[in-house]
Amino acid sequence: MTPQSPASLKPRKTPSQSRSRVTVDAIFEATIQVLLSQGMAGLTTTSVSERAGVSVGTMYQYFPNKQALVYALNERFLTALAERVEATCLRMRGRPMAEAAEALIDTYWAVKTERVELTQALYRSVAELENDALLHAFAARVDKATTEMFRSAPDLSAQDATRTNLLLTTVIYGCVRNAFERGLDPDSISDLRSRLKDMCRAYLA
Amino acid sequence: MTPQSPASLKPRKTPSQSRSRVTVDAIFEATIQVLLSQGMAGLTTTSVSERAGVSVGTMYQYFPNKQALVYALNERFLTALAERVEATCLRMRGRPMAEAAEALIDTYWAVKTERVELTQALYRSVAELENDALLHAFAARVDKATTEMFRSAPDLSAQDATRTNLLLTTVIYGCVRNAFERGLDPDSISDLRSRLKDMCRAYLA
DNA sequence: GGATTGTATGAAGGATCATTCAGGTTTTGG
DNA sequence: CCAAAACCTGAATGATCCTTCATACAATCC
Repeated sequence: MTPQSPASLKPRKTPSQSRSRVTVDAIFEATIQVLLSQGMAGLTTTSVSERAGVSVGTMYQYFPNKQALVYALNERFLTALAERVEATCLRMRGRPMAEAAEALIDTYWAVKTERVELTQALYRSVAELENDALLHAFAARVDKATTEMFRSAPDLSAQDATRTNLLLTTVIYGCVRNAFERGLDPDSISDLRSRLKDMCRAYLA
Repeated sequence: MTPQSPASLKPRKTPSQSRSRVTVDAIFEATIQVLLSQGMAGLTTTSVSERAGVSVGTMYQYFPNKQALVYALNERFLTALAERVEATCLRMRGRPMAEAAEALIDTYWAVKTERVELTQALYRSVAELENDALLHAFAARVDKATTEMFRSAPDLSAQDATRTNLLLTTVIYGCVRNAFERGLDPDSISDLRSRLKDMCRAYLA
C-alpha cells in the first residue's frame, strides 16, 4: 500500500539508538518550521540542520538528499490523513449515504483545520517535488476506504457506488482545498461547510 | 483590477519594434515548453533562452529576473481565464440559477480541458512563486462576475446570492481542479461533469 | 576494557545558475 | 544617409547550496 519510494528517495538508515531517534525527530520538526517561515525557497540543508541543532552531515546519515527529506515528511502526513479517513469510513459502514458523506466532510475538514498553514506548505512542497506517485498511491488508498463505505450503504445500488463515490470525494476534497487556499474568514468557512453538506444531501435524495 | 505587480516583478520594458515582440513571444513559448518537458526544476535562464533561440541577456531586457517571467506567464493565462468566465456571466445574466451554474461549469471545464498539462504546470509554478497576491486578485475578479450573475437570477433572494455564490464557485473550481489532477479517464471525467451539474441543480431546487 | 557499531561534525569540493555589462547589430526617424 | 534609439550577445562574475569525507565521540556487547 505504501508507495514504492524511488531508490533515490528511500531513507538511508533507520535510527537504532534513542539518541538518533531524537535527532531525526528534530530534523523533521526543523523542516516544518523552516517550511512555514521561509517557504520552500528557504529550505536549504544548512537552514534545516541549523534549526535542528545538528550538523549538515547528520542529515545525510538518514536522508540521501534534500528531496528525500521532503518526501518523507509528506509521506508522514499523508499516512496520518489516510488513517483518519479510513477510521471514519469504518465507523460509517452500513449507514445511509447522506450520513456517511457528512462524516467524511467533517473528518476531512477537521484534518485541514488543525494545521492550515502546514497543509498549505506541504501542498506546495509536493508540487515542487513533482512526484505524483506519492499522491496517487494515497489517493487510491483513501478511495478504497470511501468506496467501500458507500458500497455498504443501504440506500444505493452497488453499481452506482463507484461513480457516486468519485463525485462526492472530488467535490469534497476540491471544495475543502479551495476553501482553505483562499483566505476565507471563519464565518464563511463554517457556512460553506454546512452548505456543502446540504448540497450532498440534496443530491443523494 | 490587474494586481499591482510587485516592483521586482514588473516587466522591464515593453517591446516597441515588431522584432522584439517576436522575441518576447518566443520567450513565453519557450518557457511553456520547458515547463512542460522539464518541470519547474529545469526552468533555468539558459534553458529558456536556448529554446527561445535568443541569448540570456535578451531575457533580461524584458524581465528583471526569472520570477518575473513566470509571473508574467501566469498573469497571461489567468487573464484569459477571467475573460472567458466574465463573458459567460454576462451572457447568463437574468437566467435562472441552475442554468447559470451549468454554464459556469461548462466554461470552466472547457478552459481546463483545452490544455491540461499546461494548466497543471502553471499550478505548480504558482505554488513555487509563492505569490498569493496574483491569485487573490484574479479570484476576486472572477468572483465579482459570478456574484453579479447569480444576483441577477430571478429565482434567488439577493442576500443569499453571495453565500450561494461562494458555495457554487468553491465546489466547481475545486472539483474541476481535483478532477484533472488525478489522471481520470475521459469517461469518468464526463460522467463527473454531468453529475456535478445534477448536484448543483438538486441543491438549487 | 577493548572492539564493534552507531552517531555526529563541518570544512572543503564542486556544480549549478541567476545576473551583469561592455561591446556589438539592427531599426527608425528625420 | 546618419545619428539616435532599440535591440541583441554571451563570456565572466559571484553567490548559493548540495553533498562528501576524514575525523572523532558515544553506546553497546562480550
